Amino acid sequence: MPRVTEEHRERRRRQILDAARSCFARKGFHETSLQDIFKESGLSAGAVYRYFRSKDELIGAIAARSQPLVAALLEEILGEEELPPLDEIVARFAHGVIERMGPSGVVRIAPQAWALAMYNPTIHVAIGGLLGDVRLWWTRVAERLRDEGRLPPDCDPKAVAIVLTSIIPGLILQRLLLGEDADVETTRAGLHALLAVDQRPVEGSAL
Amino acid sequence: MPRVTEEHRERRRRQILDAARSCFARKGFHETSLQDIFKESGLSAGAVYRYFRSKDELIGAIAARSQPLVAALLEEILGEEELPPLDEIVARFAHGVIERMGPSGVVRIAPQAWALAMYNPTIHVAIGGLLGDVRLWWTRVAERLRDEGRLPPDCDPKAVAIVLTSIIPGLILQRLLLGEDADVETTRAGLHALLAVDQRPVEGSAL
Amino acid sequence: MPRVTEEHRERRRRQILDAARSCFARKGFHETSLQDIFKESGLSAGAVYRYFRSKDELIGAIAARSQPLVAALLEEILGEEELPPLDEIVARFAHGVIERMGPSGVVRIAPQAWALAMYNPTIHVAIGGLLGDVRLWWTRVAERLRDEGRLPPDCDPKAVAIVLTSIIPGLILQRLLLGEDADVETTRAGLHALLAVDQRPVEGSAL
Amino acid sequence: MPRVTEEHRERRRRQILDAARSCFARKGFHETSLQDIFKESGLSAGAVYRYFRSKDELIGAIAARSQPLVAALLEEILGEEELPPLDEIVARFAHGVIERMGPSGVVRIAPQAWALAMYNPTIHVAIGGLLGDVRLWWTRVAERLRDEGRLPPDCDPKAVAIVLTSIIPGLILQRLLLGEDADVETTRAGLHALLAVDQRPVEGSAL
DNA sequence: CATGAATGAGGCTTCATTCAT
DNA sequence: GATGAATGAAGCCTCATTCAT
Repeated sequence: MPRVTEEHRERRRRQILDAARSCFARKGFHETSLQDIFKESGLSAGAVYRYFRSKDELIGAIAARSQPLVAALLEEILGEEELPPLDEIVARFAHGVIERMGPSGVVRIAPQAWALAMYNPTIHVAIGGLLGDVRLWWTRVAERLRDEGRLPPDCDPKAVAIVLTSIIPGLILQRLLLGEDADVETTRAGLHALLAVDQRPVEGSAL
Repeated sequence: MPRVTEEHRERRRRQILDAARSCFARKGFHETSLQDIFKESGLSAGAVYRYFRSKDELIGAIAARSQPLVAALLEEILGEEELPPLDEIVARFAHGVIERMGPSGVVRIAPQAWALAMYNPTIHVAIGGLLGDVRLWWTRVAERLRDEGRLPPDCDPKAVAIVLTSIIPGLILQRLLLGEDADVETTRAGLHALLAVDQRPVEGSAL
Repeated sequence: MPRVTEEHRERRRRQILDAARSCFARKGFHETSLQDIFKESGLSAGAVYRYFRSKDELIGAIAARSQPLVAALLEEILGEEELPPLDEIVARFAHGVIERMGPSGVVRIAPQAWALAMYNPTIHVAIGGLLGDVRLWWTRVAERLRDEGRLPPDCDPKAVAIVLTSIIPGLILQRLLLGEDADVETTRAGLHALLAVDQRPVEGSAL
Repeated sequence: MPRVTEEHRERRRRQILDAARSCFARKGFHETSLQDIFKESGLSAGAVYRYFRSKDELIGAIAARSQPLVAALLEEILGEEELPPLDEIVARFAHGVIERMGPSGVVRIAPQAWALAMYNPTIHVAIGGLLGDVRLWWTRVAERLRDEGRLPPDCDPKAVAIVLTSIIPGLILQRLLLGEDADVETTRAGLHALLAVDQRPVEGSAL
């Protein structure tokens, strides 16, 4: 009985989270009422409240759910012995996010979560953690690149990571607001061109 | 009287918009009630409604306001004859956004606006336009870089622009969610290191 | 100067009342805001308030305005020596109300006023007075008809008046809700047929 | 459970409608706030909104409710084989409306509904339908009277119906605005006197 | 476990009215 | 006399949440 119950509970949780994610992707957090989620999930208010104590907790659970997905993705990308070229790494990451996580609506939810994270501690922890993990991962990548001599030996891996971490959110934003011109291949090509840039010496920054 | 009145109206508009921006930066769009804005602006409901017909219109006006600011910034950056190095351009842009627009709270509002733009047509136009302008500007920059031989002659300027356009939003996000480690100088340094990356040939992408 | 001023005041009053009547006929009392009337009249809030101390007073003034119109109409109808046939009297009354007062929108305002009269003392006085006058007039008509032998000598003129008083409001209602089938000629014909009705003796009412 | 629930829902609907009708009769549609209805019904805002989606819908439901009542009344009046005298028919109708429907407040609501019907499509349909039904019924009555030789063979039943349809609304109005002098018996007497009127020939209408 | 009716605080907005200019 | 910006109470309605069944 405990096993059955536990399975049942888990199935219910998923059922609710899927419904919520779908609503959130379609209408946004704030325009989605719990009534919408009740309807979408086919469950009653009481049932949903048995599994999640508030709307915030529901949002938090959805936000939290992408952490393992992203973690798995990151691990997978670096699974190989040798580090692929940087544009390839970014492309794989983008591909994972857009092609694999995208269809479930997570990508559409991302900007909602970023916005909410600024004022909601729970979401802040979830999203900040996710972004922090990604940046840490890029820092490790930068270190390896530096150690392999593919980045200047005196470079700051964290600084490099900050730039690289920017790309995926920026790409998501462009896809959602400007359309799907901003795709994985284009990003790779753009990055590839950039990495070959002729960095001419400058004698003094204007800043 | 007409002139005075017009000035007065304009002052009121600003007064309301400043109050709203301040509230939105502090609490976010959705947690800010109109009552908050009435209080912050020192005006009554009716007075605010004389200038803006709804909360949405107020948000839209604030979103629309950053377009000229950003346009001016972009124009200013490229004022000089010769194109500065790319990391310098990015740094100037980031500096303008963070140091000049930041204090008024616009930067904190940005993610709210990105999120809202996905479901609110008016905001979509405003924010999409802004982001589109920026990308177009980067496209022009990329063309010049290519023409000056600082990017590969066969590169796609738009692809480059997509990557470069990503950086500022990604940076904003990191600042807001992970803290001010992600600053202008670090970004410049990271980008500088990247642009010198040793792009080793790869015999086949995994994608 | 006093003369000029008085004329001016009177012109303003009319200007406001006409605008108000027009709005009320178009949208109803409650859906018409004072702002609507300011716009329609081309005057400012302050100007209107100089002439009428409240929306209610404005409505009251409009209601009061029809009293002399109706009084004149009634007097005119009975101007002749001999009383016309009853269906003719009703037809003239209906004609006066619908054709002469109708175009200004008064007829469309009537049901609004009836409704308001039930809860607003000022309007109650105005509309009740009007309806009472009409009924009193019909009572006089019934008395004359009885005295001329065209109604049974033992009939109650007031009872007759109550029935006759009903016809015009009922006609207005039908015109407004069911359309203009209910016109003056049809009413006259219907009444004419009824007045010739074969009143067969009944031995006991079911009431 | 289903049966119980359905009954429960129906009871709630009635509870709300009764409360609303009572408020509306007391204060009129516009002076009655939803808060008044919540208080009168003993329910909360949310509860009322579960059953009626807006104040308009509530008003519409009340308006719609009188249609079957009136229909039943009309059917009942003509239940017998032979047509009673016309004044008797009118008296029965008036009696039904005033004595049976009156106490619930419907009669006091009628003028409100007439006024609203002019600008509110839903109410227009409800009230227009009601009035149209009544007029149609009177048309049938007039046809029978004509066929029985109690109205001129060449008369227009619809014209007769228009006059007869006027009486009840006109009576309601007089009761509400001038007091209860205008009662069923007086109306019957007045009509009785009228139907015996000496319709003297006229050589030309003044219209 | 599940249901769904009920709660009620609080949000956005309107509009009659006032008053400094 | 006239203007029209400003006021602020009050209205309608939504929705996260609770709880009796």
